[in-house]
Amino acid sequence: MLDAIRTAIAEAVRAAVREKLGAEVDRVALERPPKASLGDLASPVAFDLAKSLRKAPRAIAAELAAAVALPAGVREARVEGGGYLNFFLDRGRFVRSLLDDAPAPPSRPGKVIVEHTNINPNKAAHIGHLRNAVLGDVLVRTLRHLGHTVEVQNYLDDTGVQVADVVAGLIHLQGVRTADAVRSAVRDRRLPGGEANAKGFAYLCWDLYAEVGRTYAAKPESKAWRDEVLHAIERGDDETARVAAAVVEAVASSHVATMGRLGIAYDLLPRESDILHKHFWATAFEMLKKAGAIHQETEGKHAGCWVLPLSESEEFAGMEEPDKILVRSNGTVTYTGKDIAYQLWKFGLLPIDFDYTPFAVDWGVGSVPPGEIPAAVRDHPVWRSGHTGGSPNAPRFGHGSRVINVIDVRQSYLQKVVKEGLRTLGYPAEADRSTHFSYEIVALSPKAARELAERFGEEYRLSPEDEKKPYVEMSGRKGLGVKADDLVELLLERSRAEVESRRGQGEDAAGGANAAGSAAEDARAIAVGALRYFLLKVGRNKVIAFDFDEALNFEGDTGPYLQYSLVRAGNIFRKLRERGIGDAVSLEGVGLEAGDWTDDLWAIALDAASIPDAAERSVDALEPATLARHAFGLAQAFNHFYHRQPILQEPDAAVRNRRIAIARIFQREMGRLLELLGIPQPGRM
RNA sequence: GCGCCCGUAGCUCAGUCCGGAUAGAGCGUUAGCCUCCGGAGCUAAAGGUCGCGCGUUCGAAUCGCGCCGGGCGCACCA
Repeated sequence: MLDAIRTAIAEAVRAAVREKLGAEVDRVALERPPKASLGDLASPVAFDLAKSLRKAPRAIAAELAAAVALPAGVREARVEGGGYLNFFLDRGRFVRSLLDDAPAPPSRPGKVIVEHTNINPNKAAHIGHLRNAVLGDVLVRTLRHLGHTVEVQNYLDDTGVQVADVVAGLIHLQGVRTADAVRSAVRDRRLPGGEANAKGFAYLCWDLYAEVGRTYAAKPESKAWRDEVLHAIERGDDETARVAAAVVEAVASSHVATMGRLGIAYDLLPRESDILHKHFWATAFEMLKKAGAIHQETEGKHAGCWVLPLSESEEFAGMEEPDKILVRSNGTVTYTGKDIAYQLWKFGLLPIDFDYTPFAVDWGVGSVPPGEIPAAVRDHPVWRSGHTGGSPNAPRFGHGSRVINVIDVRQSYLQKVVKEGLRTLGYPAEADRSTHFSYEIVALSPKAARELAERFGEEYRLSPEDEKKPYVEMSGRKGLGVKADDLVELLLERSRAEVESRRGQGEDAAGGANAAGSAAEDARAIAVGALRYFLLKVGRNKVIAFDFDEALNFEGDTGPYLQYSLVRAGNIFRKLRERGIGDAVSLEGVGLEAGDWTDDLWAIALDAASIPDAAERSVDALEPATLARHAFGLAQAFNHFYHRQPILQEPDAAVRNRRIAIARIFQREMGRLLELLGIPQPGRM
């Protein structure tokens, strides 16, 4: 709608420039003027032409304003400022067309594979993992909204050192030596030697992992545990391997539940062990050798290694050591090698595939109450990879036409190597369609760490040198970080308290008997909304120095502010029905002249109409924050309108109906926007 | 050393891709607004060498070059 008008105006301006001035312009930029009184769309085209035509911008703009053929829906073209050519839309006509729901965008060919979350399955998730998952999830929602088919993968590194370390700790520090013993610990929420932790097994592992780190430092000989476990996992045939599998099963479930309570769902959990057992790497290795993409070094410090030369690539020019080792001199494959194989599989370039089995999520394994998982997530089937006996009913996974990997900025170099690996192998098109969605980390300010120590215990106390830094990285190894479920619970405490205090005072004031949803459900919606918006509102390249007060704030530029605006719109329609005025939207005979639509009303219509544009831009730039900011602006416009233009008290039916129309448009479009952001809508606030 | 990111109001950030109108929010501070769709809200005030310098341009927070400060990468770790 808005898009069509923009295109038409640009065309008209181009034509006017050609006919009236005999000049050509390649791109007609149309921006939003700073104030509504200056118009709806502004073109600075006269400035561009001023030099070549040797005329004042204002004079050029005046000529164009007189000459330009106004497209349908545009009321006027006028000169503003120092030479802007500004366009005023036909407000009545525009609003009327907005009331008709726009058709869903056509579905697009191909499949986008988005990989996100990817938490090592050896401990509870922290708030940095939350940023990854929320960014990935909004990208997925937006892509789907725009008509793309999307497959969400959450990769499980079940054979890495992190899992090995926790397994070593279970065996050597806790005496948990069998898979059955692991399952008992999962069920009892306690390890044999220790106290129970109501938050569950992943929380126990969080502490255990830190303890293993301390043990390695204190007793160097204990470091041999890791290699023993790694070898056992690799062979995959003894009890240690089964212990590891049981750990991964339980921790992965708790991660899915933690993300699930935030509305995040997955289609497939590919496991690194299956990449090994299914010989993905061996196959990719042969392909790389056959293509001459890699070679074995015979001398120098890399003697015996298979390396991927990258000195040819522009991206890596100037690097001291532009070769990447994929196979170590002892014959084992590096992480990068496995990642290249995985990436090849995602594009359907490997001649082999996983087996697939449904992943039975144990929703109650962690600290998430079952009722907190939204039905849409709980009902969403999750599959995992396997290497034997797959289900015949499994969907077709992989075979993506585009791949987006949501991974923090510290892995940029590795992601580049993977991409160049595809190119060198002879798949330049796939390399171009491999995208690293990079984002900055969530760190702890010294202040947040101090609060953490006060809230959760002295083991979070920073060292004196860390105290001096602007912020410190969270570290699973040190056990330093804010756990995701802990933060959600703090948010829930706050939102429950708010909801209760509000309901206590004036139960009938706004709620009414038919208000949808329970207080508990509303509190959950508010907590989730606050958390998601907190992680989404800043640009992805910005380090978030975590602050409890900020994260727990519900006022101002926050998720609850957005939710509140929508709840208010809902209240208006409910009251209209209650008072018998009716909430039907009708613009029959209400006056659609420009003057009838005040700037307050108009701002909402324009903002709502630009949501598709914001969605498109947020995907193109891989920047969900633009969508979040757009939502905030729209909510602000609505709250402004709400205070100045009452609906129920308005005696003039025509005026009232115009306001109702705007409120309806806001309700529908803001609802849609919050859906894209994954921010739930409370029934009442 | 090389590469990437960040630097805008006391604090946290938009705006930088694609140069344009008086650089905007939120928090905090100060002063107001509930007989009226619930104040998780609204109105207003104070608060800015857009890190610094040079350049390009009619015009620079935005583009280029050079600095300064901070963070992160550049493993036979993942």
